[in-house]
Amino acid sequence: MTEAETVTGSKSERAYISLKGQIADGTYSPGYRLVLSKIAEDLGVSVVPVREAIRRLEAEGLVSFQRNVGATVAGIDPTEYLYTMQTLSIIEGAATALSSPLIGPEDIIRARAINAQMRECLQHFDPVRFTRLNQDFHNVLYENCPNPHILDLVHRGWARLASVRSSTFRFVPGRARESVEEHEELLHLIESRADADEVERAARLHRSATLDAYLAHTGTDHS
Amino acid sequence: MTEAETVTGSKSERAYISLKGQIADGTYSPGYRLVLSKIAEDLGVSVVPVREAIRRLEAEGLVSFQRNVGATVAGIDPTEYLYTMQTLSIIEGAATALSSPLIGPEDIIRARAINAQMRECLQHFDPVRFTRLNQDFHNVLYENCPNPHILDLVHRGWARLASVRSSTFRFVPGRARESVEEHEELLHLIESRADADEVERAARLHRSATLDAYLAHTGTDHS
DNA sequence: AAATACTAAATCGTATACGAACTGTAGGAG
DNA sequence: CTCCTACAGTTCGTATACGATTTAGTATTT
Repeated sequence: MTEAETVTGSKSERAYISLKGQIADGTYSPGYRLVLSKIAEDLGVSVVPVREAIRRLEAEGLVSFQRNVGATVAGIDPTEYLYTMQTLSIIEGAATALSSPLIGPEDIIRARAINAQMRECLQHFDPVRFTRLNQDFHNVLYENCPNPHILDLVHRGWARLASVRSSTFRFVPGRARESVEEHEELLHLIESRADADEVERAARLHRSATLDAYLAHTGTDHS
Repeated sequence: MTEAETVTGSKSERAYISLKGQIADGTYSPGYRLVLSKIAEDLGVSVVPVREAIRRLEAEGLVSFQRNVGATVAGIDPTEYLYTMQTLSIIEGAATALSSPLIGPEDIIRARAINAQMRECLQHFDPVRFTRLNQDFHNVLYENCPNPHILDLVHRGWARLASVRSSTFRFVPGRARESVEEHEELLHLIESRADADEVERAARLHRSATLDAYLAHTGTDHS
């Protein structure tokens, strides 16, 4: 140890974090063959910790694994994508509904500020920032969620989509405008202490509509 | 190799299955300290595959892990239990709703048969079989679920509760009777091709009511 | 030319060994 | 009596080595 690198966590932990990040940022895109020995070498560790990391990622659905063959970054075909988004809309709807009674005025203010920035992105046409802000907006609504499992499922769902988001998930201009309006409506509902069921329905529909718009835009057939 | 044991899967796979089973059937109850070397010896393998198995179980939330300390079967305190059941009611509601359009007459017949058996269990007071049948009943409703992620989440949720179910999850006599009636109502809804939202609401309420009854019965305060 | 059998390279799977970190206990100082 | 320190035992963490399996390429046969 030449330097006292205060790196927290074990090597398998770091391998896990690193791989997850590289999958998320597109370094390893879907279908990429994850060769244990190669990754181990890249990370400067041996293969055992890498195997563990991959097992965890497998359990999370981020990589698929085949005995004696190897691991590949889990691809997302259109059907997979549809199912994941559908699941996410359900989970996010629930997360928003559960959080809504706990959302305070200051949270609303933060959310409105984010939404305002999203409006600006529409004018300056900045899809990348728009997508980021959209994520932030919903995070504000979730962060008060009292049920940690729900929150965990939301994050896992997005982690699963992380790799595909950067490459194929583009916002649909027309839909983006609608989306911002729906955000306002959602905030109104929450502010007025609407029924949890109503909030849930609105939040879920908001996500579903985005998905539908995306599908229509890309021409995928949505049965 | 004295005998040609045609065991499918790798040793880590078997360790995973085995551990999961032993957690589910109560051999390892919550809080149990999972010592790698001991488990490895019990299973007749070395520690490396056991570590992998435990990593996977950790990612599924069945065991909790602490660096350089060890793994223990994830305990379920009342709060944890509440959150898990709440999550399950949401997921199961969605699963039922998504499946409902695809449930055919023969499925309905099977479900009715199971429900009839549940009625018998009420008369002969057989809580264990009742609980099993209840699971079967809902499985019939799910098995047509077109979204594999939702189905996966249902199974994971139950796996998480598996250990606690056998020891503390007892049916509440009064509630059990109600539950059977609600099953009939649920089948009616599905048969009459009710709106998916309506089915979802009914299925979710069914689960929530069971949880509430359980909480009231055990005296836990449910805010 | 197509199909099959064989060989070699690549890669995974796991046992073993050793080092690192944590835990609990015994002994001594205050 | 309490607190701190030293030490030993336990258990985890990972590197390495070697066997097992798959894959791909080549040669041979029909």
